[in-house]
Amino acid sequence: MMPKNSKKRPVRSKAEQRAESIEQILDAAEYLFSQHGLHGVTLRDVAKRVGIHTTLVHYYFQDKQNLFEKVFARRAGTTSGRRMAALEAYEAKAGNKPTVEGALHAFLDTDLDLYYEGGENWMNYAAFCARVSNTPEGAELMDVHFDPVVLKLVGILKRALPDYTEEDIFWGYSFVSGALMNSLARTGRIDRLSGGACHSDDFPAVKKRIARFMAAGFLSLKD
Amino acid sequence: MMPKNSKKRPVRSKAEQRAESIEQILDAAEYLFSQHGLHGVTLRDVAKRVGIHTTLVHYYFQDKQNLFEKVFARRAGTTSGRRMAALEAYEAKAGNKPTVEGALHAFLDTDLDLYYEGGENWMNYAAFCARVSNTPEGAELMDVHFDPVVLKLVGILKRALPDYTEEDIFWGYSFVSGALMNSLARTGRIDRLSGGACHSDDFPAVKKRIARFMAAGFLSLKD
DNA sequence: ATTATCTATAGATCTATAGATAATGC
DNA sequence: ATTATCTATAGATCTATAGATAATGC
Repeated sequence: MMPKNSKKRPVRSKAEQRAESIEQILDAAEYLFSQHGLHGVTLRDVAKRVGIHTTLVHYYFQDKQNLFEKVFARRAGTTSGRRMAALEAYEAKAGNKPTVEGALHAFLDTDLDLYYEGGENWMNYAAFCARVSNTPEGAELMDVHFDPVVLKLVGILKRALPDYTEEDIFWGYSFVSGALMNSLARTGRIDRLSGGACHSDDFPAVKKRIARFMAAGFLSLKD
Repeated sequence: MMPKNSKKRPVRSKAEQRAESIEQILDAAEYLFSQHGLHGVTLRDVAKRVGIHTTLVHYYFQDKQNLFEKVFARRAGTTSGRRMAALEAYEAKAGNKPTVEGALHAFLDTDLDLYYEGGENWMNYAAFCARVSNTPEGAELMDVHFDPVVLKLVGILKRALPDYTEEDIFWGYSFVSGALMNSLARTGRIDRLSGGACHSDDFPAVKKRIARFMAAGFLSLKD
């Protein structure tokens, strides 16, 4: 008779262990970076949150900057891809009569749904992106990961507003992006300011308003 | 005959020296914090930028957190006061028929003018506030310094939109604030995205569009 | 045999303070 | 006599690496 547990499949394969550790580190870093920024987080903080030793973070991610970029990159493809698909679907549906509001619904609502339905980790990623977006280095990461989908949106907006200048289109997008990022950041300021009438993490409330609001804004820029 | 320079008025009085050092430190810290955030700046960086010794920063500001808050506070009264005055002037002028766009022009244009006409230091302060605004601790500093003027704006918006809910008003303000902060941050993203059609530091271009854009957004939220 | 994880530690900062020096002020 | 500024330094981190140990894999 075989001794207990011998020759048994190990609980986790090495590949599984590796994948699990990496995900846990990324989750912890994502949350901490979203709260304190790149420089406000030490690798010890990250390791402590996971319950592992600091050197393991180095083992998997070499250095902090690289960890930061990996946090950004991990979910960027999903949000970018989803929005791209939504914009393409909208384009196909709208034919040669796209509207600003239609394009913004595809772009914004898709994103808000992803974060809200994705649970805590996705909400953290949203806050991470928001925090990063108005920093000089962060803005460059935005370029790398989000330019294609933003330019896709801009392309549709141009066709919806054929007599608009480039400047009007891009400043309008800048306002949209600022409003979105401010919502994703969930700082709690609106909760306090409104005396409890609004809640930072109420993304459905944002979704209900933002596309319509911004579309009306775009239309107002006509001459 | 008196020896050279004796009994002469010193070049700078102690009070002047003190005031000058404090201003220089605040200017340097303001710029550095705007670029790298609270944790991305060391007191040595600040001292080095001014050309003084690190300990002098401690001498005048005790610790980094206090320096950070002093940077925030130094110009907060001016921007808050100016906008408050502009809102009150608008209220007086508009009587019992205030409009959303009128209130937003008073609130936003006044602020943009202050930064743009104030030169480099004021532009740095704008970027500092923007960077700080979507962090949890930063949002609390916003509460302290800007709640009164924001609530003044909100009061006028409510009278301009008497049938709107609190939620619509505050979410609308949240979008306005996000768009403004994104503009103040001047990350350069819009420059690159637009292929040079727009420039981050072109506040006149923002001023030309933002109040009208946001006012139309507010009006679109009706039911 | 390879990979995941931990121990130990070097070297570089960083914050903050104590105490010395050099100016201004009455 | 007071205040502005600098010198020197303690103590606390932080990043990063070398090397040991403990698992899994063929």
